[in-house]
Amino acid sequence: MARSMHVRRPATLASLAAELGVSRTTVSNAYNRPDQLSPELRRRVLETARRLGYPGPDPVARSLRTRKAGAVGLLLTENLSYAFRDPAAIGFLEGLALACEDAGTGLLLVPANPEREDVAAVHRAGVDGFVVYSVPDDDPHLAAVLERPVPTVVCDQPDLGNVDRVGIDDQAAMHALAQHLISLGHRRVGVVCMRLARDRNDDFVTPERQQAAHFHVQRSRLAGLAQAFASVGVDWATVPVAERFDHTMASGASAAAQVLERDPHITALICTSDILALGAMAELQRRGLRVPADITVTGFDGIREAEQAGLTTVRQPVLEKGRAAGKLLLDSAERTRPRAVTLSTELVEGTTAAPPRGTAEERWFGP
Amino acid sequence: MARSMHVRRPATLASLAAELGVSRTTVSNAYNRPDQLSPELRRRVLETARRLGYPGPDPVARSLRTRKAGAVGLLLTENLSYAFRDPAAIGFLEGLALACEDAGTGLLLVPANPEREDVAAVHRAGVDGFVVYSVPDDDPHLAAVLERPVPTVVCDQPDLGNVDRVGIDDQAAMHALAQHLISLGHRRVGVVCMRLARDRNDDFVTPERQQAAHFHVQRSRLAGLAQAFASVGVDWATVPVAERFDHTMASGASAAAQVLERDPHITALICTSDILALGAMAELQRRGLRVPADITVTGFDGIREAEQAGLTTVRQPVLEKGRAAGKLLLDSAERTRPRAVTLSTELVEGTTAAPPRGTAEERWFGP
DNA sequence: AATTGGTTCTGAACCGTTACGGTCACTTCA
DNA sequence: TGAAGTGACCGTAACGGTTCAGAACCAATT
Repeated sequence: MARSMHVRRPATLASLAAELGVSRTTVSNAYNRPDQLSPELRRRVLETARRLGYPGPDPVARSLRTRKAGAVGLLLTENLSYAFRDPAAIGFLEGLALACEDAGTGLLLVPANPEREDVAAVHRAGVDGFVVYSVPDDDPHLAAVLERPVPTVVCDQPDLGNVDRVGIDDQAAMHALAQHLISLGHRRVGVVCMRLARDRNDDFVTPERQQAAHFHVQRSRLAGLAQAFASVGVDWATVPVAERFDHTMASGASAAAQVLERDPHITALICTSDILALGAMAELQRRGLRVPADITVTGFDGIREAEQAGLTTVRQPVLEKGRAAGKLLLDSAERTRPRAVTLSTELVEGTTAAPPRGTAEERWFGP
Repeated sequence: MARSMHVRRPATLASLAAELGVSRTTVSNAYNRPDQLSPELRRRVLETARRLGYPGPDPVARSLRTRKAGAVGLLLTENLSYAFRDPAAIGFLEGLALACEDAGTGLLLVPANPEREDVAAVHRAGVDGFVVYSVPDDDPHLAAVLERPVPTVVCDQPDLGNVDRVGIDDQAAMHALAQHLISLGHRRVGVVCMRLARDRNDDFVTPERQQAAHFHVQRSRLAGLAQAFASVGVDWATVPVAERFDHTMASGASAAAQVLERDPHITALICTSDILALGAMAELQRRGLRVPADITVTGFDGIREAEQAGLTTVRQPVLEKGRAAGKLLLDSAERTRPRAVTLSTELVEGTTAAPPRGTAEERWFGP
């Protein structure tokens, strides 16, 4: 009588079966294998479900039994919200989302606060696999992911041995950009780069720190630069390289200022991302320096904003990167691991790079 | 002996307990309640776990038992990937992500293909709650979400009765914008709006379709316009309103063209989103029309690109909207449901709205 | 009449964990 | 010396499903 007055525990598959006088199997089949029971009974099951307010099989219980979560996890270096501020990250996300929806899979953004070492979120994530996007190679979250017994694809990471990987050849791409500048005549340059490790160092970077950088992407790009310029006789140790923890235009601006203060005579400012480059350009403009007449500026990524600004940069297929990562993860079939996808990049000759002052005339009268 | 030669089923909490000769409870406590067992035993447990390759408690099993998934689901109208293309949606996502990371909660993007009526993804999502962002009020995915026995917050939706809600007063905001145009002297206007229902109708919209629109946001904005203009004697039924299914600049351009073809004498083109407005402006420019000298254009949302273009529009706090939705969902404590948050908007007087041709002179010599 | 095949439904095992309410040995205190 | 308290650990019962090997039944075939 009064039993339904109280909290009334939510209906379950079992209670539904009891109500109907059938087995749990049958109710389960009503939802998952309609061909396994008579249409008539199925109708009764569904109707009774509606009457009892049974919302259908519990997804978590189902996942436990089937060992499928129907979702992949995404681990980012940054705060979750950062991903929606960086155009390159957004592009990656779009590509990954594309792959996910193709497969009908959910995409779980795992809240991994880089400040705290709290790895619990990685442990709590009910997913069938992970995509790890550009985290430092000593990140505890990455370690936690690799301990999980699920397939993983890393993106913009060094070769981890037996993990699938997606990325570009950052070193070669940056080397090509450097060659371009070198052929324009630049020898005295400054560099602005993103964070190289988990600790904040908004300052110049020693060559040691460059080589020991925990962010594979940044390390490779700097290595590409160093190699190219060293090969034309530039002593890389004397090149000012300013690091910034936060990836913002403001960082690019302040880093540019710092580099110029150290060496006002550089003819080119090489930035390891477009965002930093755009910030640097703003600072240069503020100082009354014309780009590229007075100084050359380059970026990396090929985001839309850079294109609009005519930035000379390296375009990388961020969307394709996300999609490739998703596909790799979801095509888990007959995998000959580890697999690696290296996407190609393209040097974009914008309007922010030109021969250094004075060189133009030389070329006028050249051979 | 040879037992470990074979597939070796992955270690579980139980097998670990057996190996150690302790109860499962104790192993569980080693992970979840370190104070419940001696440090010495805990050390042994963890060490044995490492030795056996036990990755820690299975998240899905844990979720089943604790009735907590540690994630919230996000349901969007569009393909998942679309969310990363629309600046307003990105802002919303950023805000939502912010709220999630504050709470240490994951964010699951649910793949709800609007084309197909496949609601399975909603059923499969292991989440503690849902945020529903701007879907048509008759969307089966929305219905599926509401059937799930988890808290839900809808965003940019009509009042659903007993569901938490976040939004703005679209009608009032658009009414204010209309008043602004009216005060400038505009009486003959055209409208470009986003999709009004789940079916594609890239054409003009009848007043009936406007009123029956399934997208609350669009319906409200059109209602605000209709009300404002009707109050100054404009027969709304004669106003050309062009609808576009896809929310792109290209849509805005083609819709603008369609409206102008219908009535070349309109003095203002009102768009229900900035994206559409930017597309419309591109089309107007292509036709050699100057904005605002020859024609006034307005948008809605207040995205960054609109600001750069000097668009006259209504700015709404998209990030705050996302954050509010997340907070509402996650502060499930002592809730006096249903709760509703209505955020405020701001009329942005850009440089794309001016008095209609000829009116300027009148004002020069005005009273 | 026995065999075969097909459909419909069932029983029991299993997925891996945590919540709950203990037990038990060992202090501590009066 | 007995009562009460404390720390460490355990047993059982869920949590809500899916799955697989049959059972029961009936019609058709041999």
